[in-house]
Amino acid sequence: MSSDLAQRILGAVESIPPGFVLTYGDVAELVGTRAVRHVGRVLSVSGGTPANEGVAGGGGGTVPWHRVLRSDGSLAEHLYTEQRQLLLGEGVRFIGDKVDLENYRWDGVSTTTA
DNA sequence: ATGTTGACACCGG
DNA sequence: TCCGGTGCCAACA
Repeated sequence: MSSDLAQRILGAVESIPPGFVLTYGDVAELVGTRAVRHVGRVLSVSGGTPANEGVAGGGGGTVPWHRVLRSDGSLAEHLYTEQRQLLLGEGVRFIGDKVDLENYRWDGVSTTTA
């Protein structure tokens, strides 16, 4: 594999239950790295390219990168519109131009939809 | 091995 | 409060 880091990041993102979101910093910490920058880099390759077959641990299906946002709750410029629609579909409420991290920030343990 | 880049985070003015 | 610069870590050429 290219790097276990990328695999772990994808796995962590995939572990995010629907209706919840995580910040790049949180994902980085979950995987055990401080390369918060690398998180977005991995997602760009796995989510921005359809060539993620067999990369996202499987199986499955495409990494829910739309559940990953910045510490501010805001999203990237290119994804702002995209993520907003996807998150809204998951039931996540938006506060203006940001996500309500206070209520949708995944704990990283409560896999059971609250 | 070195330099540059990157879907970020944090601190200072 | 808003804007800017700096720092961290990993991957790529």
